[in-house]
Amino acid sequence: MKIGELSKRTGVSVRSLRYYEQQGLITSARLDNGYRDYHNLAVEQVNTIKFYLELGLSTEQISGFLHCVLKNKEAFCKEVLPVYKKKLAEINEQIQLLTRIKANLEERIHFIFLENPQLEEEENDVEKCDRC
Amino acid sequence: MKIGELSKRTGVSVRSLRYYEQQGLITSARLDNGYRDYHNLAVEQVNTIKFYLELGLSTEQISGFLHCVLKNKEAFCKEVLPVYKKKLAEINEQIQLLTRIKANLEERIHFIFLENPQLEEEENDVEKCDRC
DNA sequence: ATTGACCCTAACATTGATGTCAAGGTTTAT
DNA sequence: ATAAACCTTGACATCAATGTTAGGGTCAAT
Repeated sequence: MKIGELSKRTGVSVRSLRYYEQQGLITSARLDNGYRDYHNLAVEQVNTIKFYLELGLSTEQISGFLHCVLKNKEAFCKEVLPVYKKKLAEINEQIQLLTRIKANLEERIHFIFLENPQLEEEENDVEKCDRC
Repeated sequence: MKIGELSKRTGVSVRSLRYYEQQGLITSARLDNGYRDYHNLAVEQVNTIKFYLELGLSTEQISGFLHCVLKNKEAFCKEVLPVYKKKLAEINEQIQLLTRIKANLEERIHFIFLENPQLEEEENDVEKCDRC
């Protein structure tokens, strides 16, 4: 199949498919006219890439184990675990930071309401307010 | 004071101070030789900017209420609340997304250990392991 | 033979705060 | 007078995946 069809079947833009190829995540044969020609398997491969990208991994990280996970069960690819652990640590850090900021914001918002009693009710859904 | 001193006193790089000025967050007088000349108050202003940046707000958002909060208590600046609410909503979304990814990662890591019993103990702190 | 729907490569744009470098002027101390 | 330590503006680089555009080839149907 050509790139347009692969794009439609996976929901990944043509631009991104070419990028994945450039990053070494997928390969393609070429037709006589220079068009890329993909196996049926490419659909699954691209969906796999999509999955790992949604997990927040970079194309570089994915390229480190993609070859293995396409052939084996993920659990049997030793390259996967360290990447997962690293990502998990990053995410925990980010959640911590966001949680701290969130608490700070909430506290400040709370304080604004304390100092502005007239704001109290405006918080509620406007739809429910007859006088608005 | 000149920009180098302001930088030292606030811990904000000279580059960033110029950027803040370009974004309209601070102003400076000029000496005869063209050097920027700051009030003592600038130290507090820059620290205020730093604080809001650490809260995750953009310079554009900060510029929307900085003028007010420098003169009044934050709670009395009506421009602040909507920005805080927007930021809070964004943060909640981010935390949700990260939490979902985290659960996914943890599940997959867990599964890898299930499938690789020999990895079990390597999880612990290497320092504590006599045989390592 | 022309139109429309494909495909190709290459390159620039996006986002936002900051780093860094270039090329040059000023000041201060020696 | 010279070196060191300041200051100036302007511009390019960063990060990463993706969008977009330009300029051009291919193919199918009319």
